[in-house]
Amino acid sequence: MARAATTSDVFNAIAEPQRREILVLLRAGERPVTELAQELGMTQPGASKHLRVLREVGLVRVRGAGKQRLYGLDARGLRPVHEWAGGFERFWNESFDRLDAYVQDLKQAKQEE
Amino acid sequence: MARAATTSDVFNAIAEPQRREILVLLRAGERPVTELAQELGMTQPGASKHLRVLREVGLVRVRGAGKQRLYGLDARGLRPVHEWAGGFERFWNESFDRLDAYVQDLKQAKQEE
DNA sequence: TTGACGCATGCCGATATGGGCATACGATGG
DNA sequence: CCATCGTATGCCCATATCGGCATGCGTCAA
Repeated sequence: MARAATTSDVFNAIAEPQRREILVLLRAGERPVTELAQELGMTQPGASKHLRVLREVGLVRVRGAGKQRLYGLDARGLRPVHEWAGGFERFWNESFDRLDAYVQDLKQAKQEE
Repeated sequence: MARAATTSDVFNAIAEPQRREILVLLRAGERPVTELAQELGMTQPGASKHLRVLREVGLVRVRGAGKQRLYGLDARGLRPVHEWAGGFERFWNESFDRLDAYVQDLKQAKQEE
């Protein structure tokens, strides 16, 4: 078994830096493929492929506008991600009682790995 | 070029469902590898490998406790994820003026793809 | 109809992944 | 010093990824 299909999971979809960039760009409004490709310095087929993935996980929507296809953001799928990460908020705000112990331990003990 | 190395990026590290589960489990406190493996129904080597990845992106810390190695959460690395996703909050709360248009468009136009 | 434009796909190659298995490694106990 | 327990690693396989390139397909203009 190789890595899970990127196409079935939002977490996987946004694991790709370029796809994250696409999403960010789309916050400014819809755009045709070619424009996205240019702005991100990738080839048109490259952009199309990433957009396909984003489309399949529902983070992006397409709208045919004549010869063009305008891609637009649908960020709702990012909410679960935000919430999941948020579930750890108290752990990074905490004084890290135990964590501090780890750190000290690591410092005085011989380096881990 | 294949997919970016999972080991260099938190987004990639948490793209794996099992790794996400490990993080969640660790919220309850430190645990030795074997215990994690059991609780998640995976083999010990499997757990070790996932923990390695999590360690390399700094989401987890190890502490040698005698014969055992206790893994503990260090959620600080999840903050960027939370913030990144949060950057889209207004888009999923918004009434989606333009998005609504897309949706209607999609419905009446022949199915996309 | 034909051509041009915009985009999606197919195919190939190099690479990295995750899982299974066996085994090497480090620390503890006798 | 040796056996044992708890883990980490190495190796192999099947698979999926991303990128590049060429090409197919749909829409619009002449």
